[in-house]
Amino acid sequence: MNKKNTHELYIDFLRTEGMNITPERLNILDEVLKQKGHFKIDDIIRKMGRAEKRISRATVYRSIKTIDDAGLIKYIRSINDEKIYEVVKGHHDHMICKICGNIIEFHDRDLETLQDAVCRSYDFTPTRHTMKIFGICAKCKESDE
Amino acid sequence: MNKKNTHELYIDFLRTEGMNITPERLNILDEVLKQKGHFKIDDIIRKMGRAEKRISRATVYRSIKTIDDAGLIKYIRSINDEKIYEVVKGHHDHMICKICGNIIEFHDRDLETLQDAVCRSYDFTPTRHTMKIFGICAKCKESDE
DNA sequence: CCCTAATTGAGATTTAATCTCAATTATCTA
DNA sequence: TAGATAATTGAGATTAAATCTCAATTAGGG
Repeated sequence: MNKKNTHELYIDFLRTEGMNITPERLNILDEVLKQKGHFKIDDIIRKMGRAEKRISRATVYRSIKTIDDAGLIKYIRSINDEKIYEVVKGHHDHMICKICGNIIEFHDRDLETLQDAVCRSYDFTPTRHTMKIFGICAKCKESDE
Repeated sequence: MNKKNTHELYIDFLRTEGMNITPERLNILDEVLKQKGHFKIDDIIRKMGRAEKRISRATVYRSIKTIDDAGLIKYIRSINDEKIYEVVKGHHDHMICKICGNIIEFHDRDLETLQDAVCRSYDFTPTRHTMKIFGICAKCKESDE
């Protein structure tokens, strides 16, 4: 299963960076990987605060940062000062409905290819990107009249 | 000149929303429009705090929000909890160098066309979008060896 | 098993952003 | 144009996410 693999990636990252492998870090990663879709750091803080061996807020923030640095999660956007993250699975972009707030994930290979071409024309070497299209989703559009 | 027009857009927006036209709002808009490129709210707060008729922090935040709602500026990203905005002129996207932090503005018509097509396939009506490509710029790449 | 450096927890601190509310001001109406 | 009324402002208090502090604990190398 995918979790095993992500675990190893994380442990490799920690080793490479000369950081220790601690139960706190691994437990926080486990909790993060349990999140379906988008999550807030506070979700994790509350869960870890209740766990058998409770983990402090500061440690959660610190670990989330290393998980982010390792490229295993990514920041999506803030909704009134609450940062929304998601577990990185396959790469995809977002359409965000400004009426219902729903987030539609999509991926289009042609778009990616074209982006790379544009980057080349600027002599810019891309490593990752985010694209957010704001608008009105099909559901909200039909319930509008 | 463009400023006149933006002024009118803003005043129309305020009227439409049933808000009053106040000297504070107009002065803050003027200051915002003076910003070349990207700016932080704190830049505006400091300027207005020193102006002849000083304007409070709360009012700056409140006005910036209306200017944003009017679509005259847009939020780019946060750099350690400082939100970066920019005056909306022509639409463009960003390449952000993760070494020097430099932001390259670009625009590609084919990319926009393709985005619209993807939206249609999801029955999503786009109103605006942001695209940020992270990577390494030409300058940093050459000074890397 | 010991040593040293890294990490953790708990609470204090920081700071952008928001809120409160009395005083002021813009806009509408007659 | 004055007077009524609702919106707005200023100053400082408040909120809350994120970071920091530092003594106590723990991981990892030898």
